[in-house]
Amino acid sequence: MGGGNRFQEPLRISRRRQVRKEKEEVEVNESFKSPNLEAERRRREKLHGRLMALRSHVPIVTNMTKASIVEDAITYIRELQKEVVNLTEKLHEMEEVPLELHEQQMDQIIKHEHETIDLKEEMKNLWIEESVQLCKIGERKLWLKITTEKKPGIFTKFMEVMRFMGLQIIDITLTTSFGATLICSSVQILQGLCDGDSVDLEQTKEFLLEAMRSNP
Amino acid sequence: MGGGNRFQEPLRISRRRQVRKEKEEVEVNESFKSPNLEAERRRREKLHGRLMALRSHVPIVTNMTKASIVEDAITYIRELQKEVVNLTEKLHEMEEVPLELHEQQMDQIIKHEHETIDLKEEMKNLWIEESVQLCKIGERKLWLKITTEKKPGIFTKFMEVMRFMGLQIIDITLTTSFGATLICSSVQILQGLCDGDSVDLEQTKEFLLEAMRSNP
DNA sequence: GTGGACACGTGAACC
DNA sequence: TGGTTCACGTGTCCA
Repeated sequence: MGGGNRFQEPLRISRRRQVRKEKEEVEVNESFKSPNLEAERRRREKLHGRLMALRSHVPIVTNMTKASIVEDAITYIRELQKEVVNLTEKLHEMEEVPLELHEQQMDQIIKHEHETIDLKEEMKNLWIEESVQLCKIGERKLWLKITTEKKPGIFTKFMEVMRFMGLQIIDITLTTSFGATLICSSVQILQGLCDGDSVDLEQTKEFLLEAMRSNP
Repeated sequence: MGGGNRFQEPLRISRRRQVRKEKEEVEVNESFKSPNLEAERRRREKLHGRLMALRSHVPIVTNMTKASIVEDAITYIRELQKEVVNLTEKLHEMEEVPLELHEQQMDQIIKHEHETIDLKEEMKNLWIEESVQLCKIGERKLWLKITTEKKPGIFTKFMEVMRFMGLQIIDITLTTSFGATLICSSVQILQGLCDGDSVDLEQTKEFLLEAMRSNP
């Protein structure tokens, strides 16, 4: 009993399968059958099937052994988990950090901060308050942001002020939405506006505020 | 023989483990030992360990059965694969599709296309050719894009043309890089520029081209 | 011929 | 209690 195929002649079916057979002989020889013989057989086949299915889901399989299949599955799961974590991090960085990153970069770049900026805090009442913010982001470079009411000709007025102050636009973004206007821009200082102190920045800010407030 | 522990007295160690033991008795009784008995035992323990390790890597385990462990691992792997695909798609959408998406949206929005736009093809010589493109994206709305040499005052000139043509800026983006300037903007038609035909669009385009080409 | 891997049938433990 | 799962020792294949 036990020990599987002790009473069968050596038969070699292709690639070692179904070593069973001659069950009747065994029964005849010993006239004994375990009650859970078939159930056990089903159980084995089930586990075998599951293992094959697992193998089919793992891209790289070093060995066909059962242990190897499970091992490779483990390493594959760990790789997948790592990848998911990496991708999630990347996605989070891309979709929510722009503002924070901007802040951080700004914090590193800005040498003389003209006005404290908290973009996150400010987002709450971004479209409500009329404001002009200037930051010196280089020897002869400024970054500015303006939020104001949406009025026709307000952008032209902005350009006039820029021209008058001798500020050349490096890049600019203007967005109008819900009756409000947002302008972000980096500008190059063409003529001696910045002579070391920040008084001229204050002046520029006042000019811009005045221009934004005045009706066309 | 075979069939495992046929000759041991029933012993119940906690939670079904180490049913073995009394090996010496077996040896004495039968005076026979399979040469690969211990090796087989190690193999079993190894597989068992791997399965436990696999189980520890799968968050939800419905059953402690071997088959269940493998099954849950399979479903978990499929979930992870799905998640990786989803995240990768999302990431790709975010980081490279903006242009394509823009194109698609434009294709849907644009009713009368004034000039064929192939942003991808154009990216190759984006900063080389001087060009003005206009698209009618609404009853009284235009979308325009200008690439030109970087010259001081060119943006002011652009604004002058906009004002002259009676076009109000809805949103605008200006970028200067490597001696070139890119302007993208949506504008609202204030006065009767567009009277049904697109001749006035052509005229606007010519105005803009002329303004971009002329030296300040 | 040696060791690794497998399927087998079985007794026992757990529900 | 049956039904199910498990570990066991063995025979056999294959590298």
